[in-house]
Amino acid sequence: MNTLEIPEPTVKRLSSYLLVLLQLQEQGKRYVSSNELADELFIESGKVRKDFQYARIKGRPKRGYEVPYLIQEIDRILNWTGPKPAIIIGAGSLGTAMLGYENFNRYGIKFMGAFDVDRRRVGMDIHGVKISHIDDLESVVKSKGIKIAVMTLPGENIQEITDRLVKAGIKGIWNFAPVRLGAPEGVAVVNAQFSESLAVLTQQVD
Amino acid sequence: MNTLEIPEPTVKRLSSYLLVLLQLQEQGKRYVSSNELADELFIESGKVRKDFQYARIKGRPKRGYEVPYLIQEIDRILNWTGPKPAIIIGAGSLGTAMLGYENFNRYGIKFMGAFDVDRRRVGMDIHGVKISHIDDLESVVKSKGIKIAVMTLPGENIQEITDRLVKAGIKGIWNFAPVRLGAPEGVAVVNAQFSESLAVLTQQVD
DNA sequence: TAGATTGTTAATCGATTAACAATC
DNA sequence: TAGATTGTTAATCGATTAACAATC
Repeated sequence: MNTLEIPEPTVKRLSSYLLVLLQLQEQGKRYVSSNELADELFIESGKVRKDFQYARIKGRPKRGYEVPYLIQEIDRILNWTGPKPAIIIGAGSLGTAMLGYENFNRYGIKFMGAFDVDRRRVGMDIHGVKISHIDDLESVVKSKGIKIAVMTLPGENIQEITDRLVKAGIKGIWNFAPVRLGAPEGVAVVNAQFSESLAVLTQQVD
Repeated sequence: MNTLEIPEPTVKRLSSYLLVLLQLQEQGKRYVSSNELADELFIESGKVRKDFQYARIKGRPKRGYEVPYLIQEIDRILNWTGPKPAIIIGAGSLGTAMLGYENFNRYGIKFMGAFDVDRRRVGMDIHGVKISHIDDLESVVKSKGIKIAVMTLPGENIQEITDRLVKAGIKGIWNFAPVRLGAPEGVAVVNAQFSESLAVLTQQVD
């Protein structure tokens, strides 16, 4: 019971608790109960306590959980203590939107570079980030020690680019391209296809 | 065993199979085996067959599954047979990116309207969709019989707008705002916070 | 036929839920 | 103390996996 192995659904909920906690902190709230958190997320309080058990987060009977401590622990578990440098591959409309999405700084990443195959976009500055050509990928990743890449290309060559990223030292890939990616052991891939998420919705409507 | 109840992970994978199948169809492939599909998605072939069992999709021993039939069945299950009218709430950078994301037509929805709180955006035309003020939400939803809404507002008032959407007749909400939403029985909500997805990645890196 | 592939059953695994003992 | 809330154990549920029988 030393290797902290947190279930994926729990990891996702931890991030959701954090968003609520940041609001509570602004309101100056010191303690929060599992019941209050549960209500915000439309889940049961037992699930909150179970999640905190997995995360080894402790509360106090009758008082609840201390807000600043909770925030600190969740940040630590998610590696959100300070934004880590990241790059984005594909500076189309989605990539552009992501470069302008300020919340990412709070979610542990900060874009230090963006790449595109289209030479017309190269040299442009989007929200303070310079667009480079995809050929310069390796040099930037290596020189800046970047570990996280976000894929916002429409498709095509995705697996080839992934292989290059991995070779250059990338350890985590967040993939929005409409193709599921694979990567070798030791490299984390989170596939975030809009199609999957939308399928769950449309399947239930009508 | 009449009420087709398909597990959510299976629904998500069905959409991923479809993306692969559309490519195979372009290549003129007639049949595909569970093994071939599994390899594309980095999963096991047994899982593919189990998914097809849930979906009541039939194949032929030794031949595999017929590609056009598979596409047709998955489209039917996901309600992707023809694009359904949808609206988008929040015409910021993410909303704009989504309005320009052409794949959605293939994923069962088509944006017929967009709304924003910022009056400076009202009247603008983004990728052929006119931006209306959020106050006109009800009239558009009701007059066009729209059932699906996508939330791309940065936060604030989200739950209030949700209640209005539901009252106006919306049956499915795809929520990108950094707040989990709840809705009454009969209204589907799919929460798609970037924070949750990203948390799974960053937790594993470093 | 032999062999490849589907289809299905049963075993396993892991997350959720229920219930209540422990604590302040 | 009484009562509220945490913390934990055990039961349940549901998805995945393994294995193999059925089929062409």
